[in-house]
Amino acid sequence: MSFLAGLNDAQTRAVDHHTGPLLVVAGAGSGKTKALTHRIAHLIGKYGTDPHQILAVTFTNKAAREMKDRLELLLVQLLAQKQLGQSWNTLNPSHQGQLRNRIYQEITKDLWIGTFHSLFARLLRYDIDKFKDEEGLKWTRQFSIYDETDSKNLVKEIVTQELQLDPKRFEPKKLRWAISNAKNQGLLPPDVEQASEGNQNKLLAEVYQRYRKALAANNALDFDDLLLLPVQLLKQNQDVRSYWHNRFKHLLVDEFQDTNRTQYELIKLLVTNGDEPRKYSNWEDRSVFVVGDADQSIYSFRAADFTILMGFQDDFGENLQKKASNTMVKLEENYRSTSTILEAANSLIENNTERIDKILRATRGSGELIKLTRCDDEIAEAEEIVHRIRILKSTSLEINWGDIAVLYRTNAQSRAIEESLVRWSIPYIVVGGLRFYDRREIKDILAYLRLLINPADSVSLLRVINVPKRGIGKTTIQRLTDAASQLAIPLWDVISDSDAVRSLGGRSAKGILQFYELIESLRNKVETSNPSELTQLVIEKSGYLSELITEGTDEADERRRNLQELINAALQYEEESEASDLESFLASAALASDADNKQTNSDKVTLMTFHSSKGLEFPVVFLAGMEQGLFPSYRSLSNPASLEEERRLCYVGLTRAKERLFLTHASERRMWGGIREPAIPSLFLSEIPTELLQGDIPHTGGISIRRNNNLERLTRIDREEQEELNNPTLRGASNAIRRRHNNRPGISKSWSVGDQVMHVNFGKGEITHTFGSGNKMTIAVKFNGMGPKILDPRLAPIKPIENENQ
DNA sequence: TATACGGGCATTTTT
DNA sequence: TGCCCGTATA
Repeated sequence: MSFLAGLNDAQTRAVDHHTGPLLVVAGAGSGKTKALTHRIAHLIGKYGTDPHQILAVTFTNKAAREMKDRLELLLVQLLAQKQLGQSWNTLNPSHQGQLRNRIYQEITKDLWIGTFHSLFARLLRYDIDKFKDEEGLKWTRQFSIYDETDSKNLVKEIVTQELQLDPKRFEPKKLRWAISNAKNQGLLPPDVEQASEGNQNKLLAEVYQRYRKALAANNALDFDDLLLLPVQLLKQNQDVRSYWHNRFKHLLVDEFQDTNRTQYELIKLLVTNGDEPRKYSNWEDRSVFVVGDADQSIYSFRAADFTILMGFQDDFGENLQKKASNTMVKLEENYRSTSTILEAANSLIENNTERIDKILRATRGSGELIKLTRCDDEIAEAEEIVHRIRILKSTSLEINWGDIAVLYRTNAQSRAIEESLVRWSIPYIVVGGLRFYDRREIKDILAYLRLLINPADSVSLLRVINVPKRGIGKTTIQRLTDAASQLAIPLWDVISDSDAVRSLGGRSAKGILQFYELIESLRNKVETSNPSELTQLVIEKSGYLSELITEGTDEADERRRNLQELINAALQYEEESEASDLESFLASAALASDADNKQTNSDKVTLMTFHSSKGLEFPVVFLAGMEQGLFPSYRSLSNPASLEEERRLCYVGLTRAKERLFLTHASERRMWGGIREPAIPSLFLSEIPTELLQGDIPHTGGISIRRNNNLERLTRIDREEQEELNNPTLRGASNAIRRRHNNRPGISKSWSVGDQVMHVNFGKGEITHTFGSGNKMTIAVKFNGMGPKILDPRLAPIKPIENENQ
């Protein structure tokens, strides 16, 4: 038995690649996970690589878990064959369990498989105390990991308290985003300041600097630091760098197209020990194996950069004796989808200019046509989807609820669909949205736990000091924090000074002393108890549980159930992982995503965003909300690069489907505040060849952003009408006739980009984009003091304002 | 110190 | 529309 059996030529070349760099360009559904798992098994089984020397990076925790599972299965099959001369399936279950446990103990336990964030958090737990920032900032192994909310609050505090600025003018959220962006590109505060002369950057650098200091004071890191600090550490400390370089001989990176600069820096540091990659030549016992598909790069908003993938061969190629073609393998055979679905995806993605040429070749039959439906509004759309689901379920016995996925651009779209599913009693789960670990009660308990191991963590301390209520109010807290900042010591040190606390007097002093004793007594148990026991202790001793019991409402009961679930999560963590200390459990909680919790075997319809669907596949897929301004999103319309990213996102959506694909769009959608926005079909729909579609083919033939040119518009309409008349079965000629009437000069005014308009409610505004043409035309208008609005010029209460200059 | 109320604002996408 | 945050009031 060999791990190369059952692979195609390209897959074999990838898996059998031993040392040196290799880029695997792997199209959707081309078996890249197979290539990755087989490669690891092959390295261990054939080349005798020590599992301890392998580092594999996946995009989600769930993918990591699955990879480990599949790998175990492969290895256990080999073991059964070698040792017992028997195939795995024929062994009895207890025997199977035994072998599996052996594989776990001897091999998979030692593998480092995980996301960039979890792997490098792990690395930091070993070596962070060897790091000292240029500013002298330091952290310890007990560091806390702050989530997005914690980070944002910290930035807010800096803006309002330290710098005394108006948070409306200097939005913490935007500043936090800018800092994150800088970190993901490997920039430090001085780099940001130098980036340009403007005051904007000066302020950003100032906030960034203070933020970093504040994190260090709390002995805390944000998500981005989990990547940036290791880069700094590996650059700074040669011993540390050499250690990890020698330790990890074989690196594998999945979803390489969504790697950012900082992550790439980490890979390079580990692989070449700090040498220039092009000049690096000690490849005899090591490899770097990256797998990705530039067409599926969908995370540039968090600084992912697919040009890293496109430049990989160039970066690593020069000094190799082998030809550059030996540093790339393309997997283009698709085993997932019908040829109809693939053709649609291929046609769509060809509209992008920045790509590595690659086409997915079908290995399956053509299957059914893609069904396209226009609906009146988002409620009708939801009903349509659920209606289709019910028909499918009742006519095809082989389809289970779990085979069906509904994908959409924004989380908010799930609501209407959920309501319809509930109405028809169809089981479903929503992936994404509110994470389990983001629930209030969970965050509270986790904050207690963080405080136990990291006393410097004032953010966590402040979160729980009066939860449940201990009579410690705002004024008292202000006094304590003032004292801490004046003395430049952690808040905890102020609280532990009982004399100082007593001087505060009365009620609040009592509360603080009580809190102090609670934390101290729990802290004494950290060494001797495991995470689940500690979680339970915190829930009980803090008074959190009794408060919920007293409350007795449905909501309180729900919270109690969630807390129970948290204890279960800790138990599960202890079972599954090698290191079961509290620090690691908290790290895994901080880095878990909602998608990680999704159970693959539950028989429920899955609802999620296009982004969350990456890497998954379903026999039946619905893509909802295929409308201009929603998907592609409004913000991408003015920027060609973002539009291409939206198109890639659409490509990802289409290629999730194995058998059947349904696309829906609404003619009107209630966005927020109950305002109904007219909606026109997505540009992407027009990029799918009509012969692959069935149903309400859009009239617009090709909506694109352009300056509104009358001549072009007219010729366009003529062509559309012609098509329409040639194809009466699909949508009847009456539309065309009606349109001709509506399109009389005088009724349909011409609107162009740059025109000034007056709106009854919003006031004066300027047209920034026009979409579509004729009576299907929509315009985007930017009004003073508010975001852009998409309006139907025939319905909206607007008047043109004559331009004085003309 | 805790709560109730109302104004203002929000929707991309996530480790 | 519903959620979050700040302010008024017991």
